[in-house]
Amino acid sequence: MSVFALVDCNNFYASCEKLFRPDLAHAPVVVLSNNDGCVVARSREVKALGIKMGVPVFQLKDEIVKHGIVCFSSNYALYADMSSRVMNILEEEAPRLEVYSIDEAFMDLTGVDHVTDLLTFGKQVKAKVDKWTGITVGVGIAPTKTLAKLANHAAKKYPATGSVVDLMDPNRQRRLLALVEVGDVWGVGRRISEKLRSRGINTALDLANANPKAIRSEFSVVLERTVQELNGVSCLDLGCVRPTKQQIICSRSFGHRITEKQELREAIAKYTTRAAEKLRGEKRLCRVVNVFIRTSPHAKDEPHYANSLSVELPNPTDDTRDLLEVTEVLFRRIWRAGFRYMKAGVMLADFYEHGTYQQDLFRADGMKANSKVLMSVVDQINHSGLGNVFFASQGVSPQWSMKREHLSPAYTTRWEDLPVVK
DNA sequence: TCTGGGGTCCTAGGACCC
DNA sequence: TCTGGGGTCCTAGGACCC
Repeated sequence: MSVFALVDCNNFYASCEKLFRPDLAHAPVVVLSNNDGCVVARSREVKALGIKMGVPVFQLKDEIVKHGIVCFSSNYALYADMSSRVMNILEEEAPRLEVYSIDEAFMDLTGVDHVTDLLTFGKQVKAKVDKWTGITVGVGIAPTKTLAKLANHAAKKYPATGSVVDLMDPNRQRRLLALVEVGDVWGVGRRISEKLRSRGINTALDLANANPKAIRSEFSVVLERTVQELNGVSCLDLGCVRPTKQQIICSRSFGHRITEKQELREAIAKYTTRAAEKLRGEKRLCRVVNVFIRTSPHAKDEPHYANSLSVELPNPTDDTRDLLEVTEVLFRRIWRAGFRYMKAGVMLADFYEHGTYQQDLFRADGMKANSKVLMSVVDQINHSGLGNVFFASQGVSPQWSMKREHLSPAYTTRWEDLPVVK
């Protein structure tokens, strides 16, 4: 029988910020989304205050003052670095690991129970991550990924578990399932849980007891798999090797509304450049390029406009210059004056490996001269931390860039920001 | 005034083919 | 009255995840 463990970092972003601010060890801390828009992470103290995930920060003004909540802008360089430290430890502990998101991973523990008791093993992993990184994790162990998620959920919810739950025993599984609302099951979102409830399926146990075939015809093959997994039948295997991306999206909401064509144009150029970097990081070429722009869907009293346009290139490319030419044309075609734009983005899709695509018959080789060399030099300089090389169309000091008023230092990734112990 | 960003998978339906 | 059958490919959109 397979054995999966789900290891998940507690309040990850908030915990990362606290690590370097011992003075805030017991303070309520939130981390905000881009543009300091809404709450994306909450420390234990903030959760206890009943503040919900995703709340716009302007609605919390009073509570921030009242409870002395400390706000941080998101510092992805810090979180990504801490994440890789945690994942490296987990990788040493298990033969196979799937890094599922920045703060959680599935481990394959099949066979481990011949050597150690699973609960003991889970506690060892937790202790090691805690000692080496200062990040606390919860561990859920079960015969399927969906049950491992649920075990992890229980590990967090019930302090008596010591944050590690072994859910291999079927009787224990049933007892827990009866206590969990159906909407808390992995793969059951708001829409589906509403529909399930209208059919009298309220708990995870109700869902586990449903007829899989009926679920498939009324809902989907995805939910049918969930039913199987809740019954201990593993349908979802570990995705150890990161699948190559199918698409790359770069989009941001702006620090303030944009009305000038030139400003929006610069933003598009900037996103194009970032998307092209990601594409080269994947070692892929892309053939389809899409640009979109939109006004705020929340604004009640002003005209709305949203549009997007795609194009298929004659030859796949990863050259920033090619992509900039294309997104510029697409942008000009969807731009309309007289709106207050909130967001824009660039999407790349239809990827190819180098040398495996059909060349356009009428353009012997679309490649620009020295493309490969120039792009790799640009990427190297920009990754070195020494400075930035960029394309003129991005503008020199953009007004539209993100609002990040509460950004913490790059403690772990920039020499000048290294914390000093006095 | 102020509401994130980046992904995946699946399905239905239309276009098109013989 | 009555208007084929079976397939492929593509796209848009819905639902989910963190």
